[in-house]
Amino acid sequence: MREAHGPIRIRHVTHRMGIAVMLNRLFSRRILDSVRWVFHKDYVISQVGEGGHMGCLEEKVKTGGLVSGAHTLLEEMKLLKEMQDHSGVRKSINSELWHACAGPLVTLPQVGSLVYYFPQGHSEQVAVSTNRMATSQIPNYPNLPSQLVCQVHNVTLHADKETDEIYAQMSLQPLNSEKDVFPIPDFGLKPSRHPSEFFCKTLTASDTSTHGGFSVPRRAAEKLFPQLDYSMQPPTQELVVRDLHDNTWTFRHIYRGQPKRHLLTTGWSTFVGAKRLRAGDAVLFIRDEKSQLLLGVRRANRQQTALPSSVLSADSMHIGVLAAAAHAAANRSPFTIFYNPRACPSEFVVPFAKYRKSVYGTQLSVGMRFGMMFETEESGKRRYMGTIVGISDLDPLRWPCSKWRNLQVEWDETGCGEKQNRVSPWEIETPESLFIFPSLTSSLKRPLQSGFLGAQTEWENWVKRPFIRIPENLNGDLPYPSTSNLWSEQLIKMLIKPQNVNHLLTVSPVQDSTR
Amino acid sequence: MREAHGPIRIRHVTHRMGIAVMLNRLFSRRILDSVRWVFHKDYVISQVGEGGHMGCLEEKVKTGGLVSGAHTLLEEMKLLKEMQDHSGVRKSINSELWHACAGPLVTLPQVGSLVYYFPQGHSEQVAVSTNRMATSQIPNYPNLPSQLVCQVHNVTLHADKETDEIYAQMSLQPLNSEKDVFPIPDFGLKPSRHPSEFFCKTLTASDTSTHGGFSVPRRAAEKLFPQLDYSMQPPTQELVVRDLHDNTWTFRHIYRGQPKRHLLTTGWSTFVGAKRLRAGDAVLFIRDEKSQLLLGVRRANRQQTALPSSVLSADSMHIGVLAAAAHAAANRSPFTIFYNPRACPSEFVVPFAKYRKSVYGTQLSVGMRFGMMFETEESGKRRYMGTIVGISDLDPLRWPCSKWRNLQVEWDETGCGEKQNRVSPWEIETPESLFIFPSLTSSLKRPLQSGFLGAQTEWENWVKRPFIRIPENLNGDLPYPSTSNLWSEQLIKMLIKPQNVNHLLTVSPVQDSTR
DNA sequence: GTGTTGGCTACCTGCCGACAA
DNA sequence: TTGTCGGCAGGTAGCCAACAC
Repeated sequence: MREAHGPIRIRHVTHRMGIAVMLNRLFSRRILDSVRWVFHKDYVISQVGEGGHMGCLEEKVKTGGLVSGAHTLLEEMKLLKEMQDHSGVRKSINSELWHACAGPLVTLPQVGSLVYYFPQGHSEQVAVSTNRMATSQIPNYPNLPSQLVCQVHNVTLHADKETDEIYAQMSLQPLNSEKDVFPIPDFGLKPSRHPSEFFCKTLTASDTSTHGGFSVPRRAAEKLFPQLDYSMQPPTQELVVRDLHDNTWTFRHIYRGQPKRHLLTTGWSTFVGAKRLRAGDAVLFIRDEKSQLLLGVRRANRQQTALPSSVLSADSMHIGVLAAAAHAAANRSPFTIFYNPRACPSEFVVPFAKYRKSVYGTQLSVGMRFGMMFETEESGKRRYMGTIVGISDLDPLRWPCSKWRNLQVEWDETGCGEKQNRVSPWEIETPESLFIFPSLTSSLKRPLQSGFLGAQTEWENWVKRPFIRIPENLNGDLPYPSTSNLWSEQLIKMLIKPQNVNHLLTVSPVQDSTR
Repeated sequence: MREAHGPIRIRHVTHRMGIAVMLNRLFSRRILDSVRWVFHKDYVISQVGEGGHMGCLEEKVKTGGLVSGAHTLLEEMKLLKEMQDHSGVRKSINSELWHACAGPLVTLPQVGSLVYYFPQGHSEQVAVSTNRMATSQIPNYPNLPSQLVCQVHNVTLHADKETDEIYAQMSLQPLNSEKDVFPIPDFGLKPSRHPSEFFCKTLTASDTSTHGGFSVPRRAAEKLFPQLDYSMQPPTQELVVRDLHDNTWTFRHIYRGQPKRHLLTTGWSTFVGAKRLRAGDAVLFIRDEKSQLLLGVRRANRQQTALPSSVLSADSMHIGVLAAAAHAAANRSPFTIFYNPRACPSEFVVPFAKYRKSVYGTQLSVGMRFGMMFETEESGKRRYMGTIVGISDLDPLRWPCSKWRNLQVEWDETGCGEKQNRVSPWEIETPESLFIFPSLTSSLKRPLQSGFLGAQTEWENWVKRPFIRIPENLNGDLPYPSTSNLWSEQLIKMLIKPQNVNHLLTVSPVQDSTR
């Protein structure tokens, strides 16, 4: 694996392959030793024909070349990023709009931060998308652990051109020890932020029929749309709105009828037709920092019938996911994944601190009460309560001792049949976690600027912090009214069964048993 | 790998997983020794919940169980097939319609026959579909040869629900030697047959506009549609036609205008809208054995812009393809692939005899003239002529000594810029192959009924056959007029450059150097 | 023989307030 | 506050033959 050290000169890079290849080499070799790799600056971007020259770069890298102009790795990476941006292949998607579509519970990891990656969860996403579970045709990867500590090298936001379905692409770099952590500059991707100026409406039959327009909820119109000139008869304006792909849509916004109401008329049906919206689908509007209106689409679950790709069999997809991770883990080279928040049953890239806290910071046991957040109909959050009824491996043969969905649970409310009866430790809130780590979400949003060591210190601070804080503002960013005002005493009462109070009070600083 | 032998009792099989799992186990273990596996007949089909019991079958198989009722493997496989058919998950697609959509040059291998599988070609299909070549992030699979002899275990025809794009799913079983060949009963899938009652028309602007209907070419209407009652004023009838998904469409067929012509009016625009057809796309009609009308769609190339899947990164897809094949090859277990004839640059599952003949039966050299079939605009065949200008590895690093596209060629006609400048030996016709193997297509259609040994014998017969036949009827099944009447002398003159005549006449029986 | 166009309905799209939940 | 409906224009879908090429 180790190759001759020395400066590298890269001349021929395909426009498309270039960045991935170079990053790949950068990271896979950087880790092995701390040599500073030097690249030649004046990349020659050229398109090679026919795919027949796949080995060229490889060859050049192996043979090495001259150096003129020394740059640090960081500078080189910035250059690469510029290449990427100027290539114009894809415009970046508005982050707030993406998050609005993703829903209030979805946060993406920061570039440079550490995460746990769960192949099992990734495989589940494939299973949902292809409608086929992993079968026994899929080989075991004995060297692939059930979780992989990775550093996040890249996160890009995407939306399907056809359906507007949102997803994220991430490049993950498996790590073996803290020495592997590399300070990655923030290339400008902002932390996950959920927009505050936001509304979401599930479309009615009238909204989607050809008979009329769109009935705008009064609050939404008053909060988001530019103020109408009510001296007009009737008050009217033209709204120009952009979607995820930066297409513009113009709607006539009018305030009329008896009683008066806000409507979108001209232009609306074109939009509905183009996006193929049906009653039950939802549209959402947000206002960005420049006060421009953006809109997104969330399709009803029924439409996510997950057309099986005609490209790859479901088996090959499962294998692809596992083999890619296994190869990356063995070589400590980065690999690329897609994360589909709305299709995926639960996130399989978990922030480092969130995982550690849940696994080492809490004593979970059968009978314990917990709470867990779910998204409501209209894109709000709601907490459901339940009890842990078992702790066991989800798949003891393939993934023994995995924490992935190792908690069997029962929900308090009936009619939670559609909810998972297995959850992962980091998904739930327990009395302990609430006391010790009052404000999980806001902590996690802080970027891990100084890398692994910093994180470790921070983590230990949290764990060993001797005092107990009462949680505040766990409602998150959404301005929506929710049940979260019953936080503090009332919630904690719900969480604590009498027999557990004792246990709660005797909670002791937890030892980190991994090292 | 080897596990305890003995009868197996299977009780819990998910409706979906069951067949794949069982076939997997059947084949992966059958090869290792010739024990006859016995299954219990009264399968209990039950749906397991949540995917949490993936290991159940595995466990049961390992521990073994009681036996009541002994069946041969063949009988069990028939039973499995019945289960599959009665499951009603998907109706089988009409084979002739599928082949009509696939085009005249596409043939699928017979179930039970032997083929060469080329991972390189499969990877190319992925590259085309995802618009991304394989990058260096993709590991090498040193144990995966560039071609794999496989037995075909299953072939099913499919069509994308959204686009009607056709593709085939095949299950391939890698073989090590002829002893591995297993007589597989023909479960009723007919050999590839291209329909004779067929027409195909590229849609004009008028055909797809909202202004009118569809103008039916006279010959097509007279050959395919039920005869009109020309005593009516005007002659009219209602056509009921089925598409690939077995949806029915009704069109009003009328013969009117001045001059008189055949038109489809009422119902046509609904069809165009539903399939989202545009000028340049093609529709095709066939009449099946019951004289029922069927219709299919072929989209213009421009529309095959291959939307990148939001499920899996292109890298993971490439890895998935290679890892699946590598794993199957190592374990001699079956694996599943999708073959997209119209997206794919060339077929990567090549009939055994076709490959052997081209590689061992012909002396290819630089400067040699050859012919190669291409599909014409209107779904006919046409031969293009060219010259071999080089023989070299397409990808010497990853796939050294592969025959895949190892011929560099130049085409006689200018304006063949879009044609590949590399082809594989089995794709071309050379003077030798024409003399020795006059009627390639019809030979290949004969199923390899007696397996490997039979094939081998047949193959040797062909190779050693001492006489020369003049090729006849290479036009194929299509009733279309084509250039193929210039077969025999004229073609052979085209193929032979003067300096090659000598070579041609001295062609000697070729030794099979592989064993 | 067939692609496009102008002419001519008939229907459907889409804006409006009424009405009711 | 907002979902659906009847009423009513006006635009377009869609059938026809005329007219190229």
